[in-house]
Amino acid sequence: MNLKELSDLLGLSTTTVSRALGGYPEVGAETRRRVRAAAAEHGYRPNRRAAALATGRSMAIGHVIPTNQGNEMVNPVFADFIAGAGEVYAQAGYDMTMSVVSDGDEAMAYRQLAMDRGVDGMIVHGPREHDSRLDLLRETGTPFVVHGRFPGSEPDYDFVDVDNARAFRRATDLLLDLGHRRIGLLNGPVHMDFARRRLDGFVSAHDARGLSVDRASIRHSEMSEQAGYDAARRLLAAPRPPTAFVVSSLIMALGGRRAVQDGGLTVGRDVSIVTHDDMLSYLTNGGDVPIFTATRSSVRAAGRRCAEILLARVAAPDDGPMQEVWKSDLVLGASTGPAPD
Amino acid sequence: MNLKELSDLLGLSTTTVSRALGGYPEVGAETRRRVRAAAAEHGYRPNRRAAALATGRSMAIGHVIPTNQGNEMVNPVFADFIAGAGEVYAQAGYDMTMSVVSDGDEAMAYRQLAMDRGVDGMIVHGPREHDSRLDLLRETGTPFVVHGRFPGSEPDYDFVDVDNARAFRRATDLLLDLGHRRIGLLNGPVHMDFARRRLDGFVSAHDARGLSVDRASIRHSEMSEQAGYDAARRLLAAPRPPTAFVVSSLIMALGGRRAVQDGGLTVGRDVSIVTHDDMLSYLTNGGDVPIFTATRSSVRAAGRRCAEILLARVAAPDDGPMQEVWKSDLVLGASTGPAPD
DNA sequence: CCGCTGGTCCAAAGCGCTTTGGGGGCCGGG
DNA sequence: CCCGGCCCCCAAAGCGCTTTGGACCAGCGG
Repeated sequence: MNLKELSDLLGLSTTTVSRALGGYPEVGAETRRRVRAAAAEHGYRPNRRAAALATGRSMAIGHVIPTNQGNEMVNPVFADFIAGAGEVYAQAGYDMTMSVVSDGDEAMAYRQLAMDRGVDGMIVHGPREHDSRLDLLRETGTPFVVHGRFPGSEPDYDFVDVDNARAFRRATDLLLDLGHRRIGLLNGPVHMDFARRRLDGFVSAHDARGLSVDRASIRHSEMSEQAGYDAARRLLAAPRPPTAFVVSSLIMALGGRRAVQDGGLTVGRDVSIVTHDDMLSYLTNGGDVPIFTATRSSVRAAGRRCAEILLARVAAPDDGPMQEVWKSDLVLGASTGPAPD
Repeated sequence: MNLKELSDLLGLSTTTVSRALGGYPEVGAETRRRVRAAAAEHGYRPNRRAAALATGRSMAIGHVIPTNQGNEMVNPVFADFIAGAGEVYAQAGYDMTMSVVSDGDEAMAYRQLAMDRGVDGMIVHGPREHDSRLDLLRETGTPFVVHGRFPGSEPDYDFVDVDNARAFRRATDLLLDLGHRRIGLLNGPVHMDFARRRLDGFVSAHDARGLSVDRASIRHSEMSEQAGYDAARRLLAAPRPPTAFVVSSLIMALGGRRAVQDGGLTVGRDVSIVTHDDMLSYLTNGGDVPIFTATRSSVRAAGRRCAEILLARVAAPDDGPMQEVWKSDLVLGASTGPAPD
């Protein structure tokens, strides 16, 4: 059933039917009623592709996820993010178009989605150093919003980010207050912007107290359980092992905890752990009492907010930049305690 | 730059240019070369939406993910699955269109994607009891492939599934062989087809030895860490607690392990655990020696295969059903040992 | 020399929708 | 009585691409 058929059926022009359905004022009340009824009865729904072609708006938002054998982007965090964003899209009648590409083809994927596939906007995930995507997107003129921030100069684009530096500074401060002096940092890949900012926070907390940080106790890796385990394990094997860890994700922290336990030590007594917690739905940080002391910020909420901003941007391309930096909570859990003597 | 402009530039008709780019034989070699060169130079890429309208094929595959406050579908397993499927789509020039909807609107989302958004096919996730989606999709005539199987009669549709019953029967057999007689089952939601089959495998292993299973030791829940913890905790608090667990996902198993440890017990000695492992990229089951003894099957590979089958189905709608039941491996890890006396 | 067959290329007709630019009634004011 | 306005509605022109149905021009066999 298409517009033409429905119109013929009603003895009306396609113009009128289209307008009646679209809610335009140029159509009589009674006519509109009839049209709506007929559409419902015959299950008519306008063909989106055709509408997209006619209007130039495709009612879809693009996400591209790079993937490369155990890559850190196709990850639980990402899943929760798109769950949040997807809710907003669905409510606004938008689709979500995802392109999964291997790392090298990423730029091409952005170009393709923005150009030929005709999404109306894009979300940029995981900004990092030397990231060509910013220029790329500006070049194509596609509206976009960044989850996170590109490193470097003052951003003039839309973004939603967590105050990573502050979060990790506070986390580190807590451990320092508890008397810990050898603290390991289990961070994400160093080229990722968020990891860099967290590192800065970690370092600045030390600096503020005139303490030096041992570069060897800083590990950058993929944010998997195994990587967390390996990194923690290695640090714990050092002659003067850390008495505490600051960790970049709950999953890594699980690995860290496993390493601690494997060493016959107890988390929260022998070794303290503070982790960042993205509040993933299927991997919560315990029940009433959090397992881990954690800096906390919902990535799903971030997904929602990014989507909202993007849709607003699509509607008003020339408004000033919409930028949000979220403060994360620092919640106390069972994984931290005073430094052992 | 659109087709018309490019054609004018070349002094050719749009027909010829379109065909040259499409690789059709009706165009001279030299002309084709010129066209290709010009297209590359000016960065011309055909507008997908227009092409979709013209051909009737939209070059997109639909996935719908239901979501409902801490739902089990927007989960890490799902992330890995679409990573696998996405690779295949990308290579074949397909897009992935995702619709995130709250549980109630699921049927509508399928209908919409299949009808107006014009995807060429759909993947069905998480088949369950009383699932209306099968009829729905048949009704719309959209090609689809199921990840898993619908409960009930002999399937006549395309699907890729793991032999869940066999996997859990073997897992249970292993524990029984080790002398365990009180085994807890930490399973997914009971209405999910895979959970039902796993339960069957668990029970049949007991039946085959003339052992009865204590229904109280069977827990069905969401497959989160916390749910795993809670369920295991409760079972361990019973007067005659289980000496072993069969668990439906690695994430749940992590919760289970936490519960065991919280009880002052040691995994692999006091309490054995066998879990299903979906081989998620960021949550691997340890390094050389698996942490958990596990039934193992890559969900990412399943995603790839589902996508391949779906694309084949789209190309040949009338071929016989393509159905695969994968045998999962049973790998020995450090989480199992003989039953304590 | 002619009709035929291939090889190239083109004009034009869609695909299904939105939207511009009117076109008839009908009413009220001059 | 006439004309301008207002309401409703319609015809038709795209949106950018694919694809059908030729057209034109060799080249070739008869």
